[in-house]
Order: sequence, then C-alpha cells, then structure tokens
Amino acid sequence: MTNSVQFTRSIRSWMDIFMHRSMRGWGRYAKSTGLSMHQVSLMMQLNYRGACGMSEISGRFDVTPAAASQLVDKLVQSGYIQREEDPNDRRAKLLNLTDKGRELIRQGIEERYRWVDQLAEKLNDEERVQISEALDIMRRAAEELEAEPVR
Amino acid sequence: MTNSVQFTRSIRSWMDIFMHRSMRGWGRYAKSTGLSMHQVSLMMQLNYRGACGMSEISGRFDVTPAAASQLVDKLVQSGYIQREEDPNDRRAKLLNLTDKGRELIRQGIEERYRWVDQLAEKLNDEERVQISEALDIMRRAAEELEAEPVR
DNA sequence: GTATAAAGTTAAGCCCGCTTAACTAAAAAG
DNA sequence: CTTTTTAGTTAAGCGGGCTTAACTTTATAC
Repeated sequence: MTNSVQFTRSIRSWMDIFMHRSMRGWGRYAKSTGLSMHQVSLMMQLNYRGACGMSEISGRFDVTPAAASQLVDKLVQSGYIQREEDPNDRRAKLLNLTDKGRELIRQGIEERYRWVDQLAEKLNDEERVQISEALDIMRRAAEELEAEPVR
Repeated sequence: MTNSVQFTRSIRSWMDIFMHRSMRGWGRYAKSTGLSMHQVSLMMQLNYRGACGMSEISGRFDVTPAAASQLVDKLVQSGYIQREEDPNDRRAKLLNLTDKGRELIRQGIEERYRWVDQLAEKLNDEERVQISEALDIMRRAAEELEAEPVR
C-alpha cells in the first residue's frame, strides 16, 4: 500500500496549501464587502443552489428564524437580495439574488479564481492535461461521496 | 489553447467542490470547539508557523493590540496557549501552544483529513498514482507562486 | 541620563448578531 | 368551520468582540 501512503501525503499537503490560501482570500473578500460571513455565505448559496425560503436559511446556518429574518433584512435593504412571496404558499418567502447581488458574488468568485489562473501560468501543456484529468477523477469521486448517506 | 480552457474548467470546478466542503467542515469544527474564528486561526498559525508575539497577531488579524491581547487572554485562560516573556526583549511576549492546544488543533486537522481519506477509498491504484503526481506538480507551482512578490 | 518610542495591558463603552417571547397571517387537520 | 400547525416578523435584551484612551514597563536615540 505504498502508493496509498504516497497519495495521502500528496493530497494532504496540497490541501494544507490550498486551504490556507483560500481562507486568506475568503477572509479578505468578506471584509472588503463589509458583510458578515453568514451574509456572504447566504448569497453564495443563493448563487449556486438557487432560490430558497427563510426556514431553509435558519436550518442551514443553525440559527433561529428570527436571526435568519434579520440576516436577510440587511441584505434586502442593501439591495443584494430580494424577498418575494412564494406563489404556492403565501406564508413562505422566496429569496433571490438581485443583479447587484449577483455581481458582488461574481466578483468574489473571480477573486478566488485568480489564484488558480496564476497557478496555471506556471505549468506547461503536458502538466495541464495531466492535472486536468486527475482533478476530474477527484471531482467524480467527490460527487459520489456527496451522494452517499452521511457518515 | 483548448487544453488551457479545459484545465481552467477542471480546476475551477474542483475548487468549488473542495471549498464548499472545506468551509462546511471548518465551520462545524470551529463551532464545536466553542472558540471564535480568530481564536482557532491563531492556534492554527501557532501550530504551522510556530511562536510569535502580540504585535504579530494584531497585524495578521488586522485588529488593535488591545483586541489581540484580549483574544490571547481567553486562550491562555482556557489553557490552550501560553504567554511567556521574550528573552531578547522583555517588553515582548512569546505565544506558544500548550499540549492541550496542540491536541485540539490536531483533532481539527484530522477532521479535515477524514474527507480526503474517504475520497481515496473511492479510487483505484492507478488513479491514486496519477492524482498524487498531479497534486505534487500543483504544490510545487503553488510554492513558487507564494515565493514571488505579492501582486 | 533624560526623552522618546515601542510592546502590551486594562478599563469603559459601542455595535452587532443572536436569542427569547409575543405576534400576524396562511395552510392543514379535525 | 373551528383548531392547530407552520412560516415568518418584530421588539427587547444579552453577550462577545472590537475600539479608544490611559497606563506600565522596557528598549532605543541623542
């Protein structure tokens, strides 16, 4: 199982570097927006997963409905998201990014991508192909894992 | 430059998955310790970079010296780090992890590694070798990048 | 050797995010 | 059709993290 050990070592060490780098970038970005962690996260989630309701929010962030309501309020007042009535259930609300919100998130994502683009410049064609293939394999494995029951 | 496009797509998509997963894990861990983000970060940094002084802290986290002092205080009182006098400059302090602190961080790191270990189980030997090589290339590139002047 | 700068600490006060509690409105249950 | 449950909001209050301001102690400048 030597290659298994080698694999573990490689991925862990990559992970350390990547995490460190990402966290730094993320922190800076969140700070630059003037929004809280939760607020940025919420918008990211709206961007990736699409619209959702209030109860969804308080569930995901593990806060009370009241807290969720206030969290959303600020984002609405700042014009980043909008809160509409759910046509299927008039008690419920549907949260969506506004254009302004989408733009803010887009910038955040760009920021995150910049680093890997710089990384790409350091590689030759052959290396890119190799890495690209490797990452696709990992992505598939990750998706399988995600689909499985929690453990 | 088709393979460049392909590379970009692969790495970005991997990044999205990885980030999402890591942030979730990190958040849960930080919460489970009952410590603030900064407190956990500080300990992580002490673990990876070794001892440092107070001014270093307020610089890295971009907070006032007063805030840094209070931040450290709580960790000292909880027994996670210790604050000693710097022998070279008796005004300055040197912060270090205690055994208890080191253990806490070790657990956090383990936690983070668990996911990739599960990922490894999903792969066959050939894939592991391929990925391992690819990651090593990326790691080298990342280290080069880190060494360069900020831009 | 005095004056100034630097490293940290302490205390008081502010702001912000969270919670609980009380509420409204709509849907589901009976 | 009444009762109960569900989705969300509003208001009041608490606690934590941060800041400013004043202070002590040690090092550096001249």
